[in-house]
Amino acid sequence: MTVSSRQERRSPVMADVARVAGVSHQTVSRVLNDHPNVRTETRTRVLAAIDQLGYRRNLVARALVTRHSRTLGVVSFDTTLYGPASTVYGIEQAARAAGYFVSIVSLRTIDRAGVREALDYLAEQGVDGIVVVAPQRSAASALADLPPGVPAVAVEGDHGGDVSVVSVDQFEGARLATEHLIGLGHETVWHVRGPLDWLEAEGRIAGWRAALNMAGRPVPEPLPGDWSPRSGYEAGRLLARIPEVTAVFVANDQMALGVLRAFAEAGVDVPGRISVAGFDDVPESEFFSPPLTTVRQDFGAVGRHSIAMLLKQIEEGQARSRERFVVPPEFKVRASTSSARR
Amino acid sequence: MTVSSRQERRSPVMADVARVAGVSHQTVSRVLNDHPNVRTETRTRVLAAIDQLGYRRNLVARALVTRHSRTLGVVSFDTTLYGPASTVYGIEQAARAAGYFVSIVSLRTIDRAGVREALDYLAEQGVDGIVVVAPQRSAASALADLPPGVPAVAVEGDHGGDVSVVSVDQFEGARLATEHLIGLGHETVWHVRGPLDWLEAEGRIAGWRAALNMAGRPVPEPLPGDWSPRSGYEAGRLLARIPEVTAVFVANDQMALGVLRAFAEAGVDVPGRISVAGFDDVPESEFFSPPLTTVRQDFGAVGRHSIAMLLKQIEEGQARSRERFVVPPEFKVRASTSSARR
DNA sequence: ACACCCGTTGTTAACGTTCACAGTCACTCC
DNA sequence: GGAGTGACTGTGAACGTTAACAACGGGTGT
Repeated sequence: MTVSSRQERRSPVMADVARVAGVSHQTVSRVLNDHPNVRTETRTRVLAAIDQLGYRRNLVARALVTRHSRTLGVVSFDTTLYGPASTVYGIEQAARAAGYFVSIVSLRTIDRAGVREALDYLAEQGVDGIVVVAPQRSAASALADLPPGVPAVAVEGDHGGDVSVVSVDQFEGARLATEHLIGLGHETVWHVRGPLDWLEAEGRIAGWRAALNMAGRPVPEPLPGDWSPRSGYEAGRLLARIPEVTAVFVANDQMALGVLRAFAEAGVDVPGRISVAGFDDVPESEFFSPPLTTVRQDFGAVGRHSIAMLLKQIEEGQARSRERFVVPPEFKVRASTSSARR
Repeated sequence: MTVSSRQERRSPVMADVARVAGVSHQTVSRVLNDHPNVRTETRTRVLAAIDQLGYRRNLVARALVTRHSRTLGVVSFDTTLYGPASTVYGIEQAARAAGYFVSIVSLRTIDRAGVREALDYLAEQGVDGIVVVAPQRSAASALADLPPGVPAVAVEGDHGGDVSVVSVDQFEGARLATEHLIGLGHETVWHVRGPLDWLEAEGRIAGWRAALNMAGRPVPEPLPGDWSPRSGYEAGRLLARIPEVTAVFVANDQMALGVLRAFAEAGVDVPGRISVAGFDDVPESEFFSPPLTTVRQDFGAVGRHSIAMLLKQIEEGQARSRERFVVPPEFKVRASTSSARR
């Protein structure tokens, strides 16, 4: 009895297919890669052998020789939030449509060391390109750590670095919401902002402020928030106590929900006494009480454009470009805003 | 002038490091893999060379020879929903903590062909294991397509197949919610269900029904829903018109929001006239109007346990196991439920 | 009839790492 | 003083694929 009884049957490789089909492994390779110059009869024979053996090509070996893994790396933060989750989803869909895998690293904190480690990780894995969903300002320095030579695109984070950026026009969205409220006759518009480290929060503040300035209205001090419904709730409790408040632009829908809750508890009628507008248009906001006027961000478009940009860099072989693509926001009027009382 | 002016400097490989450090490539490998038998002086020399050249190891080449990619595949559906997004996040965190990459495929539809393609995709890529987030019944047949020999774990989908499963106890959660409402003195509890194809929807229906039967209460016909706030809204409009309704258990928080909205519009007081309980405990539900009594699912735990199970399979070399792990739900009482009016 | 080209196929050499094995050297032990 | 031991290091051969080139044969143009 032979000692080497190999019950553990190794999965078939190209050479096995070649043997069965009576051709060389190179011909098998050609069939697999749709090479033009293969006789139809040969091709069918090879395909039959592949089917018979249950052969699956080994993309690792292929990546080693071609130096392309057909995998893209994505670095993101807290993919539980609606915005990042939707963005990553859009990225994954677009990447797969283009025949790429997506390797995801979700960071819970956003320190530079963490980002650096994630990027190293992806670089070692040999990704063909990297998308960094970098909404925070502190991610800017981290972008400097991007491995040189690897194509990269930043999403939602225009830190003026030397990478291409795709983002939704935060400024414009905030301006639209604020002008809408001013247009309804409100003397001024208060603001519950996002965390200051976030570029999106910053852009929304800027757009809100610009709209007020343009209309020559006083600019109240923004109330702090951290995107969470709770922080919105706390801001709402404060706002409910200020008699002259008639309109509030909240930096995202989750906080707007908290504001609405605080107003409901305080007996403040929305939009009767105070109008409220949000940002994001999460699927729920249409069913808030009252349904929320808000700014819609097309995350799918962001994902598609970032992948398109990245693939362009990859295919053209240029390591890094400095393009900008801004996705316009869409304004949705619902029942939470109305004319100022007179 | 030489024609081959190689301005495109190839990234350094082990042999380059070896040359600079004056050792063999194998010694470099040993340093990189923390092999014990390397002289400290040699080690520092190698590390210095690595640093000097900016060398990064090529995990693709390593995977080819070791036959381990240290990558896990995840197949999921609609990662925009809170549940799947949180589960995938939990999986990613746990995997990375264990030193594994995660390659994600998000399907938008759930047909067998799509799942099969995704699994093939991952198998070719050479993942060490696969997690399938398979909440729908139609995913059951797809699980049969799992490439043989590849360790796999199913999440949220106990279809009695031959794979291990990790899930939250849906039955128990629904039972808790229903019993809570019965305990408050409600004659019976109505139910807005999820889509019938989802095992979670099924489990929640079963738990709700069991609690009613146990208490000897009549079992009303469940109202249909598809997880969306809109479907909850429509169910809510119906329920508001039925006078004997005093308590509703809604299969998820998003639909519960729609129900609350419909009740608000119809002037139905919650919980004064009707008590409402949900399922999921999304971050927003604490700030609904009123704050929602609901069942919390620990998605992080689900992710951790699924990865732990998968890694056990991988390390023990057994291709497939048939374990079950059930994460207990947690019941959260808030303001949307109260005693029945008498 | 000859050179030439093109479609088709095979042969050999990478790609960059780890594994198996074989050395070398300094000690120790009897 | 010779064999044995253990720490350290080097050499060659994989892993499974694609790229580069060579070779073959039948047609075409002159």
